[in-house]
Amino acid sequence: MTNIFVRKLANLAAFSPEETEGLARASCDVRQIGVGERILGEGDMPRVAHAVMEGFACRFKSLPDGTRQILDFVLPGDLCDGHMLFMAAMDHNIGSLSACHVAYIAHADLLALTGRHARIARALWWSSLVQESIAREWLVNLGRRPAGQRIGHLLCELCFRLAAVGLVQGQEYQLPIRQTDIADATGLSVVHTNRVLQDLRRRGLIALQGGTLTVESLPNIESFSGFDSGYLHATAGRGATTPLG
Amino acid sequence: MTNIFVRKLANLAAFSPEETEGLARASCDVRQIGVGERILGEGDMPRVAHAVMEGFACRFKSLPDGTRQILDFVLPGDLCDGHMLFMAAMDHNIGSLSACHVAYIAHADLLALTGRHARIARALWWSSLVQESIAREWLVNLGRRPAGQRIGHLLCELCFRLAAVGLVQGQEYQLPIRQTDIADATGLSVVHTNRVLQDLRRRGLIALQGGTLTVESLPNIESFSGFDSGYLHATAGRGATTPLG
DNA sequence: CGTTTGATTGACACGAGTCAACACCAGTGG
DNA sequence: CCACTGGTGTTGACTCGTGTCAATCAAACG
Repeated sequence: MTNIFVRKLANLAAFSPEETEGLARASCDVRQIGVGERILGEGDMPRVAHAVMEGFACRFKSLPDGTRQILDFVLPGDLCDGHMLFMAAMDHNIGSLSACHVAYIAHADLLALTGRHARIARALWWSSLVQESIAREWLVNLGRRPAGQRIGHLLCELCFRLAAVGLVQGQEYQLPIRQTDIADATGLSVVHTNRVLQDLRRRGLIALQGGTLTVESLPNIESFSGFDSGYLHATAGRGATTPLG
Repeated sequence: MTNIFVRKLANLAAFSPEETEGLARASCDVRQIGVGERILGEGDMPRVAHAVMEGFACRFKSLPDGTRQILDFVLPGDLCDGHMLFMAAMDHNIGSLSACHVAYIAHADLLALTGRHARIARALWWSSLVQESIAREWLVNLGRRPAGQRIGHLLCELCFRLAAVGLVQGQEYQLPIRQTDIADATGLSVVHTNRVLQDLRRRGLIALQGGTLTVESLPNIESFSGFDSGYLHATAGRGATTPLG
């Protein structure tokens, strides 16, 4: 029984028992984080790597006028600072959107593992490629899709990413974030986000109540939103491409 | 006298003569590309690396409805596919916006250089970090800035990036792209882009004629656009932080 | 010269933002 | 046990930024 960080990486490479064991041992220092806390701030040069094990976090930048743009969601199993292994300062922030469990992984351990096990290095490499690919898809989302498709697309992405780590049960997943957060991720206002969500419900595409999001029909919301899961590069080898059913 | 690809990387690390020489030799196979041609397409697994030596190219994705979102400009000195050294397929396209000179660099040469010279590996690593940072800033741009600041911000970014490779003379630089391209990069319509550009001219922030962009006052347009060059990580060591004057 | 590509205008429609009020719920403390 | 609170979701009315459509203009070009 390994943790979710290991399970996520295991999607990207066929680890040996020793590799699995090494990753699990490196990520066993887990700490609790409250809602809305800062995990990493601009300018930080973290001395350990941070992996979210439970709850939702996000990358974000704040603007002088107080608005915030969320750049990516950091989901269970994701690293907050995969690239920071080598001397570099954060140019954005990481904050928790819900209560979180965060694993603190010593850089030395991670470097030792990547040095010794090419498969681990490759899995980390791959996951950073995926992260960049997600950023590019978000650019398309913000630049060229209207509000409804924008939010729909985001919800599809979360469905696939959460399914990859076993966090989708049947048709639903936990979405422990506020409408403000969806607004800040999609570049919309809260009010409009609220109306668009209602519209998506009225269309029978989703249900959203008490932090649980239900996907009524994945194909429907995918085609409505122009979502194509290819950019998530889920199959770094084998693996299913559809999260539901 | 080394080429612009080498000069750009030299901003990021203090190369020895041998390293400079190696990079220059690896990037000497330069080919001509016409306007609007595709350099790399989705799904490609390039067998060589591509560096733009002259002219403007861009990363982009096309949507089913025919619209296009530009994800990044590939300027002289930039690699099109820095990450593709290791087995991976392109998930977006690279196209030329103007006539270009593109260097074809054998993967083997580049790998040999990075293996032998840590400084080269670090410079390439750093430039890929910067590229990611640019993508994040673009997310802020598309998500949270109104049209005027959005375009202004883009023009500031181009000014700094071009200045870093010596392509800004005095107050001006060559901008060999169409308004359509600016529109596709900023998520606006061409018509509105045109009106916003006129507004920026009327405000005395820029002049734009015949492919030459003149920055009337860098501090003015920076503060107007909310631009802060920090995200470009220009100083991977030493180096000025302001491009003009 | 026609043709073409890109820049520019005007009129109009509509998506999305803003402001302000209200509803709902969980927690808290008197 | 109940008023009070703060956070979040929901509404309505109104404004405004941006998109769309269509026409015109200017420069480049064979």
